[in-house]
Amino acid sequence: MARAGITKARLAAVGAELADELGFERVTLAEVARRCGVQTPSLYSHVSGTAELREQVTLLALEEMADRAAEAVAGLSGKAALTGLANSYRDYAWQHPGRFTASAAAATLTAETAAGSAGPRHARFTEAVLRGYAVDPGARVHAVRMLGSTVRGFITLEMSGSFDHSSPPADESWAQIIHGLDTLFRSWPAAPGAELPSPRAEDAR
Amino acid sequence: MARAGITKARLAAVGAELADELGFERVTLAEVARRCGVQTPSLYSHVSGTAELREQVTLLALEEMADRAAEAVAGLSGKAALTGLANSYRDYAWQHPGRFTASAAAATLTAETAAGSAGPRHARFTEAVLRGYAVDPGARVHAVRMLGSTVRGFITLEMSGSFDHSSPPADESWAQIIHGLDTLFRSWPAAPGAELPSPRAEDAR
DNA sequence: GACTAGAACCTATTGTTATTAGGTTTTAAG
DNA sequence: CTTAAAACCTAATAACAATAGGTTCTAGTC
Repeated sequence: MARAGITKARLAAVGAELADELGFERVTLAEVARRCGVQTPSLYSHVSGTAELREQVTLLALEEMADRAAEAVAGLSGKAALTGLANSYRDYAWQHPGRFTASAAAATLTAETAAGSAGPRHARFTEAVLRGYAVDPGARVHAVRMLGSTVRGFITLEMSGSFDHSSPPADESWAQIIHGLDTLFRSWPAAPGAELPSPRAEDAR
Repeated sequence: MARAGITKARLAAVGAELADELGFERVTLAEVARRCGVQTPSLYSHVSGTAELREQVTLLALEEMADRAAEAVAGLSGKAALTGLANSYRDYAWQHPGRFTASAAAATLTAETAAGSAGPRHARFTEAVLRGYAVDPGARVHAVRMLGSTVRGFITLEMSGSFDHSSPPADESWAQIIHGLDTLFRSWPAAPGAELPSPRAEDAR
């Protein structure tokens, strides 16, 4: 019988499809093996277990998102770049919900793994967009973090259906929020700095 | 032998502890049963399965978070209220990471279940904070959504360690971001409306 | 104080996935 | 053609989820 031609990359691809179809949590060695026409234990020659399989899907998603982000901001600046970048993530999430979920699990990736290439790329694009605004370089990190937080937070909430039961469609809020970020970034930092953050409760890390 | 005195509420409590200790995904019927000194199948008298067990943990977390949010904004308005509300969520996440994760799964809850009480409560508090700003009532939803997105997004990224490998501590960004939101809400809506959202790619939902 | 209905809990069993161990076959290099 | 590594397999163990079908406790009733 001919070999299936399994590769770590191929497993990631199959896992990614699986994630979009059934949800990231159902990306399972058994199901991937089934789709590859191979027995489950055979996969252990290519990945160390379920954890690594999912990790590969996460990396795949991060790369794809970075590719799209790159296209989305190419040649643009200011609000156009901001909108392009944000939309590229949102579009990706709707087209590949499972992969988007996977990308959110980037958390658990070891520093080196994540730093492979996708991690830095995302950071670079976001920074590039912010560089278009006259944000003080020292304060840019904060703006970068806010952009990332808001975009990821919105998409997550939207996809989880949180906006489905209140009246104005999410699209409207999305436009307003991007406009809000644009406005904010035009005169960042809003707070010159001195002001201390309200510290978290004592027992927290 | 004395009965264990299992209750749906007790299962939720044990599940919540488990979530904080081992992570939400490890909230399992088997482990909960073990901690209650009971056989796994016995739990089926109280919950319909793993899904409902986790759902109960989610509801517990939502209620707890709403309680804290209520305390946090009591008697405050403007930036103080905004800060208090945002911090209450962040503090909770650090003190109960598993429950916070669970609360993010509120997505999958059916409308009625979620609407039980916690859902509307959160919405009310956020709206109350925004009411302190002179936001046009019609545009308030957008501000509410932005606040929710940014706060949840930031906390998620922070807890997943995304900010651990770039220089300024997350606390600083948190303060700046809250200040930014405060600034933004003072003159919301930034965009009077007409402007259309850049539509998502066609094949998306 | 025994009687009974229902709740609370149990054992047994099946199916699914993960993982390890230890072959066998294909492929490709020399 | 030989051979060594890679690719794949079968067998077996362990854990969790879930269903089926008891048994025992407990509360309310006569």
